[in-house]
This record gives sequence, C-alpha cells and structure tokens, in this order.
Amino acid sequence: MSSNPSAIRRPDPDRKQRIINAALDVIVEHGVQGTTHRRVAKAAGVPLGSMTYHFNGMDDLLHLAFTQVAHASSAAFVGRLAEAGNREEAIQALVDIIAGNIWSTPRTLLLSYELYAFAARKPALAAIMRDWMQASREALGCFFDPLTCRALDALVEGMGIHGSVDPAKLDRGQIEDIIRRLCTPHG
Amino acid sequence: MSSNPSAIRRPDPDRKQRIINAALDVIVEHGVQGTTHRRVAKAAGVPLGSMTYHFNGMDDLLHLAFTQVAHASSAAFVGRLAEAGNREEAIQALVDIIAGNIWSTPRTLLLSYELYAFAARKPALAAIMRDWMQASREALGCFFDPLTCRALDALVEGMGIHGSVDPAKLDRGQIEDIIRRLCTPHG
DNA sequence: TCATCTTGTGTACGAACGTACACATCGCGC
DNA sequence: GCGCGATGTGTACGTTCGTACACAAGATGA
Repeated sequence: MSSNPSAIRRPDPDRKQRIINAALDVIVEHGVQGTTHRRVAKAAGVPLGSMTYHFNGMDDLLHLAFTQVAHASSAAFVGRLAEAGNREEAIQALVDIIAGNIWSTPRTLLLSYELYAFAARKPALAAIMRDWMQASREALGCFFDPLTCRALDALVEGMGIHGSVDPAKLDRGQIEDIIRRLCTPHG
Repeated sequence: MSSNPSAIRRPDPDRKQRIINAALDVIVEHGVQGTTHRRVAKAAGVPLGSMTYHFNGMDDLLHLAFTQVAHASSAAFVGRLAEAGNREEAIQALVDIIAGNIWSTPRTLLLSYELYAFAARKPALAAIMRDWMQASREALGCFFDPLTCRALDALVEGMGIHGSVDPAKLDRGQIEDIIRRLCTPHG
C-alpha cells in the first residue's frame, strides 16, 4: 500500500526542534543507551523517515541535543548570576543555584551525567563543555578573583551532584556558610 | 558439527570476575550504550554462552561492574585519607586526591559519569552511591566537622570533573589554598 | 497547464542483538 | 568402572535496530 491517504505532508518548520526536544525526553527516560531513532520518532510524533531526513545519523542528533543542554544550562547559570549587582547578591545567587531551583533539577542533572559521559568520547562536545565552563567562570569573574571562580564553579558542580544523591539536604544557611568560606581570602 | 574438539571445558574459577573486568573495559571504550554481551564476551575471551550462564542479563552484569567501581573508588579515597594522622596530613591527602594521581584518572572519571547516569535509573545503585559517599564523609569526619566534610567531599567531586575538562590545570599550591579556605571556620 | 524541484514518507533489508536450549564434558559418590 | 548432577558451550530464533530508497505531494516558474 504505497498510496497511504494518511500520509499528507504538512508544512512543519519546527519539526527539527521538536525532534530534538523529544530526543532529550527519551534520553531522560531510557538513557543514551536506549535512545533509538524509532523511539524518538514515536515520542516526537513523526514518521521514522523524518529521522534520516533531518539528521545525519543518531550521533548527529545526540550532538545537537546535548549542545542545546549545555547552552541552556549555561544560560540558566549566567542568567541568574547576571541579576546580581555586587558580591553579596552574587553569593545569594550561588545559594539559589545550588539549592536547586535554578539549575540542579533532577532532569538537568541526569542530562548532565549523560552529557559528561558522551562528551568524554566526542572531542567536539568536550569543546562545548569547555565553552560552557568558561562562560560560567567569566560570569563569576565579575565578582571574584580567578582562583575563587574555579573553586566556586567546582563547588556548584559537586554540591549539585551530591545533593541529588544525599537524602539529607543542606539548608540555605549552611550553603551560604560554605560559599563564604571560599570567598574569604586565605587566612 | 556439534562435537567441536576446541570446546574443551576448562575449570576457570575467576571467569566471572574476568568478565566483569572486561565489561568495564568495554564500557570505557564504547559507553554503556555500546556494551553488549557479544562485545564483552570477546573482550574477556569467553564464549557467548558464558554471559547468560554467569549473569542474569546485561543489567545484572552492569550492576555488578558498577558496584565494583564504586567500591574501588571508595577504597582509594578512604585508603589515601587513612594514611593521614592529623588535619595537616589530611589536607595533603586531599591535595593528592584532587591533583589526580589517586582518584581522578580519566578512566575512573569516565566510569563515574557512566555510573551516575546508570544509577539515576536504578535505585539499587543509587543506594550503593550513598554508601560510597557516606564512607568518604566518615573518613573525612576524623579530621573535620560534618559541614566541612560535605563541602570538601563536593569540592573533590567538582574539581575532579572540571579538572578533566579544563585545559589549564591548577597546581598543588592553588588546590591547597582552596582546601584551606574551606577548612577555616567561617570569618 | 504542466514540467520540475523541494520536501517528506512508508517500507524493506541486512546486521546485530538478547536469550533459550540441546548438548558436551568434568568431578564424584558408589 | 560408572551413572549422574553440575558446569560450561555452540547455535539458532525472533526481535529490533539503522539506513537506503522509491515514491507521493505541495510549491514554483514559464
């Protein structure tokens, strides 16, 4: 049956982006391991043929999807920090970020893990991660010296991860305490 | 040809462990995504049938392999820290750990990423990660107060990750500087 | 109106996968 | 010696995968 009446072609300019979003949903649910053309196609509500039409294989799709994750994460971090006008407000912004409402949602964290593992084998994505880190570092650089920026950046990363595993959450006061220690010049 | 002369059964008590080791090699090279029974069997030099004989499906094998990763990482961390007899030596141990010779080798880090992603979907492995974190926390607890332990633990995690991505490595003096800030009571 | 280009889709094919299972071989009690 | 569980292996089957490709349908310009 090659003349299927349901196969009406409809213009759909956002199709490619919708597929990428669907791919991220599939990654969250099944892992990179379980992300197949067929599953993504079903999740996006597009025919299987659309996959090879819009993307140059699964790696291409994953690359685009993870790039988007990196940019979104970076934008969320930098955006929140940009609201700060001085060191004190920057510290509050960092508390917000670590406490979990801005950046370290379960979905974002999970996608980050998948991204790290994926990027470890794809130099192109490693480069994107470097850009992401550099953007974070520069945003912090408005308020802190370079070494402190690195420490804060690493702390955000580590506390985000551990916070998602550890059942005993830290409260804002404790997080602030720790951040202030890092910001205080040695001594 | 059902009477294959090469199919001599030889006793091999370490076979199961060898398969697990091979599985980790395959994970490092191909990712969890590319870890299949056939590939692991070839890497371990065992017939395909051995996979289903020793393990209850791929998930079982991955579970055992990642459990081993977690225990090895934990042991390396705790072991190095146990050599310290006081706070000063503990700080030096942390510098060692972060600087990369003890814990954050590329292989270990990569396996950690895969583990995090895997554990996010398997509650049993999440429990193992909690144990791992708790063991680290307890080892640190001999020298520092609980909040400082959490901060140090998170810092080790974050700096290990960022250090593997960032081309500009920190030297031991800078790492020590940062650690000392965290250890210094607020003020 | 019609030739033609762009956009999109359904289907088929070969490869690789997990798993089941019949069978071979060994160690051991008798 | 000799059955007989326990241990280990080769192969075959059904499923799912990525990709190729012939073809349908709207758009466009003459």
